[in-house]
Amino acid sequence: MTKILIVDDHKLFRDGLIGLLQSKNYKIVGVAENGLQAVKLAKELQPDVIVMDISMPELNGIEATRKIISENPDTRIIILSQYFERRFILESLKAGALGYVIKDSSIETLAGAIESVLARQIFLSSEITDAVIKDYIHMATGSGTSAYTVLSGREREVLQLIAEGVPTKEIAAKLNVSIKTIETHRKQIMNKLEIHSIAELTKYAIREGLTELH
Amino acid sequence: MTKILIVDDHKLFRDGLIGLLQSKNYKIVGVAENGLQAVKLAKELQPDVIVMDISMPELNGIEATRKIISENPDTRIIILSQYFERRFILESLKAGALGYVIKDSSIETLAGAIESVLARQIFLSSEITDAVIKDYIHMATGSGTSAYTVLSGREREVLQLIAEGVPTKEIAAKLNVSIKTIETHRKQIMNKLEIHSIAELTKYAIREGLTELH
DNA sequence: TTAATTATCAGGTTTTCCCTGATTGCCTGA
DNA sequence: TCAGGCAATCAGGGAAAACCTGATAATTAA
Repeated sequence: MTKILIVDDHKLFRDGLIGLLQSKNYKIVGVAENGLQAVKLAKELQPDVIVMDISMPELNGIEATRKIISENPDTRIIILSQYFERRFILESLKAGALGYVIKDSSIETLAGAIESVLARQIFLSSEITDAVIKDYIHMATGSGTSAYTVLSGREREVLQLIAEGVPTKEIAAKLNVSIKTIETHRKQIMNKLEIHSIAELTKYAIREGLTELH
Repeated sequence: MTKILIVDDHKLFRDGLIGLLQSKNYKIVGVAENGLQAVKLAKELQPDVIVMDISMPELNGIEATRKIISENPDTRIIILSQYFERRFILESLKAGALGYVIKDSSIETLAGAIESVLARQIFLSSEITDAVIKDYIHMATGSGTSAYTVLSGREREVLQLIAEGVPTKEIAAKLNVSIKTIETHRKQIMNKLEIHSIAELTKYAIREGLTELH
């Protein structure tokens, strides 16, 4: 029977998951509530598969994955994530995770992920596959997708001002160019990021560290 | 058998919870993945207890609670929260929720909460009780200028959608009112908060927990 | 040395914003 | 009970901004 270690910082989620996985005939050999515990238990229990949340106190899922894989290269790790965060997907895979499943999935999807990784196959939630493919195409220089690789310097500058709530005409004045130029930059930024609202653009900028959440 | 409605935007969490609650002999009569659905299903299914996540797209758990209680005063609502989000506790109770349980609880705690609210007793996770007391004292001295004191319910609802990047006309369509109404709300929100850009409004909404940084 | 990208801009259309109102209904304090 | 305030809804119309379709140097990458 496949031995599984569950890592998540919310007990209610952990316990729910235990029930779901047991109903699929998996054996839960242990649970951890943060990355440090996960590293320790992975060594002690030698599970076949680790199902790990990404955001946790102490040590997050990605760093924990990195450590566990370096110590136990044979362990298969599936990252569970709340978000469709492209950046995290790449980082998870680079850290050595074989699966990346969003929390809004069915237990069947998760079971499918477990079977895949047991066969040493990478498994990604279908919802995020196209985002990954797009990134893959864009990855000519192989350094991932952040504001610093897809956007030009000028575009980042403009994005930051947009995300700070500066109106277009003031951005133009500040940068000594015409409003039309800023409009074009904004459009170009939106096209590149596939984001089409100021609100989402602002959130992106915060995540990328281009602006602060005051 | 006690009829329960589950509201959470993550399928894996919903399904895990269903298993746990069924094992405690509760009957799950429905599930919703956002606040709007919850309001609709609460009316249709008339559950005894609603177990509701706090942060969701479309309509968050607190606003949903407010609506549901105003339409079905007999429904008992338990708010599930990821963290010790203090400012949400009071708002949840004011909105009419009887229970407030953090996600890092055991199923026994949740079952205890359900039994409490069925008896019309307020239930709070023990972990947060002291935080509540502190807030209570703080509130008594009267200071707080949060989204929940200056903005009306409708305004918060509109603000959340704005901060999620939904364009004005779509907000109008979603809420079944005219564009002009949403424009007036937006203006009113901006006046009250003295914020005059979508970007800053988005940051405000994130800080106040009306939307997430996805 | 081509081809692609960057940074800049214009004209014209469409859409949204914004200002000034206005109505209805509810609640509250005098 | 009744005036006044607030909440929620909406309209007209001008100003402003966004959006679409181009375009052109200048730089950079292939």
